Amino acid sequence: MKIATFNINNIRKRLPNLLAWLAEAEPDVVCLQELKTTDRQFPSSALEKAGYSSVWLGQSTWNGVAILSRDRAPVLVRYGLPGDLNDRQARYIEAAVDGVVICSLYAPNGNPQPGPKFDYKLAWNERLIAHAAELQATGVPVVLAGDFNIVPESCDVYPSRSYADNALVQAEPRRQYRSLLDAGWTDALRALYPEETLYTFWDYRRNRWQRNAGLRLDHVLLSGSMRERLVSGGIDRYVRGQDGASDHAPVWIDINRKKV
DNA sequence: ATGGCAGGTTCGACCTGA
Repeated sequence: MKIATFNINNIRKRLPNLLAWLAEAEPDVVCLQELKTTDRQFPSSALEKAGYSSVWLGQSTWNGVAILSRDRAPVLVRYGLPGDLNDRQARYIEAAVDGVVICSLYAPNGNPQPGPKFDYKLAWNERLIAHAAELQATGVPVVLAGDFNIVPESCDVYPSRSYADNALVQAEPRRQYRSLLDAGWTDALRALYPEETLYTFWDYRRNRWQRNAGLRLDHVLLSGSMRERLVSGGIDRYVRGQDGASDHAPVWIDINRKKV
């Protein structure tokens, strides 16, 4: 069962790129972020034609998350991250596919820091940590996938000082990410490639793709019962180099259908 | 220290993203 996450950065603008990658990569499940489209404008019929059923949570202009599933429809579990009824930003959706709970998340960027946006980032991450603990406690297999907007360690950003003041690399969000790992979640790509340089995002500006000046922001976390089912994984870097590409590349894992 | 790219909306000078 191949599960992928892809910050698409506007699904309508990049629909041809998305469809080409789906045809090439043939993932079974896809978590999408930054749809940047309203619910009404989500291209569900084009995705159906490509063989994927979807659940989505859209928002005008910003944010937006979705879960796609091939052959079988994803069963919606929840819209939105619990813990703040006043939070209207479309950053979280949860669905069940083939006995696995799939969470597609788009965590706040948090820039500039310090400031209200950084405060929102930290508060949102705390809600994620609390909800992840509840999911973990059920014992159900869970995959938390998406754009966490956190560079976990200094090896996950190209050598540079340009990001030193950036919200993505600050100690507090890094502690929050590490607390998820300490609570039993497995960073799938880092587990598969402990020593490799892994980037999933390259800014459009300053030739950062051409220079491979990247960051690792998109992560796939596995609950305890999923860890032993992990077979392989990777980053489809080539997608970032194509015409009209998102500034993120897809990240994917392959897991055994049944418990080993 | 700044701005660089890409796209959005308030249709054109702003904003966000990371």
